[in-house]
Amino acid sequence: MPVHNADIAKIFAKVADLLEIQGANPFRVRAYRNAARQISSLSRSVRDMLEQNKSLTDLPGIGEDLAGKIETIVETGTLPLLQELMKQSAPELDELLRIPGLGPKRAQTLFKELHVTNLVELRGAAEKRKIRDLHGFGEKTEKQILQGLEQRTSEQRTKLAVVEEVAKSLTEYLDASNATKKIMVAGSYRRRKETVGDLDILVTCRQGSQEKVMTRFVEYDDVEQVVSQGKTRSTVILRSGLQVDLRAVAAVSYGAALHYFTGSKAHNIAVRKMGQKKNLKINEYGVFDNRDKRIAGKTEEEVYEKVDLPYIEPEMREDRGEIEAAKMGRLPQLITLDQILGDLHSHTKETDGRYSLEEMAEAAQKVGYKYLAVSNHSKHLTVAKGLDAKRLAEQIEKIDALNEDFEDFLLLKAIEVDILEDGSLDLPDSILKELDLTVCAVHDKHNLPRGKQTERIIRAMDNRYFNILAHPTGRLINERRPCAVDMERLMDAARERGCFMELNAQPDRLDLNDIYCKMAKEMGVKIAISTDAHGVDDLQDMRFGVYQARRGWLEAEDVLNTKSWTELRKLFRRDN
DNA sequence: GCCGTTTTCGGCCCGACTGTTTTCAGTCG
Repeated sequence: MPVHNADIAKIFAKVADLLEIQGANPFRVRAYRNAARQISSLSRSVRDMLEQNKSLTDLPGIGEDLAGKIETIVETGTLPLLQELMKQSAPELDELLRIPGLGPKRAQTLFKELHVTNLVELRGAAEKRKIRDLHGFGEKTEKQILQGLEQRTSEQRTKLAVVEEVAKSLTEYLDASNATKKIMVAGSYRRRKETVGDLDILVTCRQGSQEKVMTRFVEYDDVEQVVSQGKTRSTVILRSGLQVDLRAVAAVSYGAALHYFTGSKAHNIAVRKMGQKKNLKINEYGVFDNRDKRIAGKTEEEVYEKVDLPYIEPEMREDRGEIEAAKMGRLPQLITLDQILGDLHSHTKETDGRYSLEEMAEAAQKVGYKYLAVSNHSKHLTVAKGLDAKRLAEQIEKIDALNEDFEDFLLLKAIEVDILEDGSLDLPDSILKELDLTVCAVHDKHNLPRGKQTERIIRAMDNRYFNILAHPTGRLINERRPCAVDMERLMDAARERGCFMELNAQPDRLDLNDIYCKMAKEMGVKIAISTDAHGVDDLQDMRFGVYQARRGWLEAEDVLNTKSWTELRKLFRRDN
């Protein structure tokens, strides 16, 4: 069983939790946590790096010791230190930290005083009212723990598209009071992460109305529970279970606060450290010199300027090399929605779409596109009434006829063709060659072992009519895990053969993810950002794809559908 | 445990809110 970056990160994160509970040096704990984060956001596999004799200590936050531990994990799949820690305390003790209100200190107390070693025992202790008598605990804390245990089952991060609607209603509600001046949603929402843990809203208020805004906030219709309410910060939980934090700051601090609350935490720490070196203190109120005088804070640009950095787009603020890139003046010009010229994956009601060819074409023109690829399913996908060669030929004819009448717009003749288990495509070359492009997809046997799944797709790429690999991992966020595939091998194979990867923009998919997008860019594989629209409204999902692409550092030149059809056509021909 | 253009030792980001205290520890972001 090969060890992946995620496995290593998981082990380090657990080591950090258990060490922290045991009261270890907090900086040692931080080192493990840092390493876990670094490794999970790496766009290459550590295992491959070791195989190629690349030095792991070049990675930020990885020194001699951790590099050695990583090697151990890659070789044995486990880490003696973790086994030891699990023996010393309890294997599942770290679970306690997931309960709101419980941190390392209290977990330690619960373990020592009540011999609580997991969540089941925690519930038992709370129900028997044993916790309230512990030093530092009380009745309220005990109740909070029970509540936390209840909510735990439904704990999941919320998809960006869902949060977008919540954010819109809530900010409109706050805005309607006229007590606020600026309202901005910060946090991972602003960084456009595919899922959001909680919503961070930042406001500046009119003179003297700060408390009024806080009160209005906690009285919002959708609020189920008020977790805390203060003059500058309040936290509520909505009926959906989503937590929302509201922070109020003065206008002079707005930029600093926006930077601070947009995060990511790791990015902020990196920026603050740069400030420290210049004898500056950076917090949510501004940038302060050594006499504690505020020298910046109104805008984010000011904050960056004080540490000699250019403005860094929120989507990049993950401490994944953006600070280094900024220092060297090498920040990418991230792709924007208005650079998208068309959509390379869509369906009509001929298979499982909801609208006709004509309606989809009209909708695409309304968006301002120059082209729309109609890529209905192929016959193997019977549930979707997939096309056989004959029906596809008819669709081709119909598209040719429609194209006669368009001005400055084209329907592209395409197919979302199934990649069969043996790696062949679901339709014969004789019909595929009549198309402008193919979008090729795995729709069954998601559970093949990694090697076989990878081989299957690479074999499909060997077909000269293979253009774009649709939703490459097949994951559905919060619902279906990604297929086991060796993405680096797929990317290599794609580049060698002149194939491309899709970034499926459906908010449930966003497949490729941000890290794989960055990997594609680094490996020289171009990406199609496609909505996979099954209806006219779905064309609007393009923005989610662009967000994800920006998180993966993609620029216009990395993305197929920023190019004209004349350019694209050459890229899709693999004849020579 | 990591890191280094004042350091190979001695630093390591910072503030708000709650509940349990009796001046503050713990948690959270």
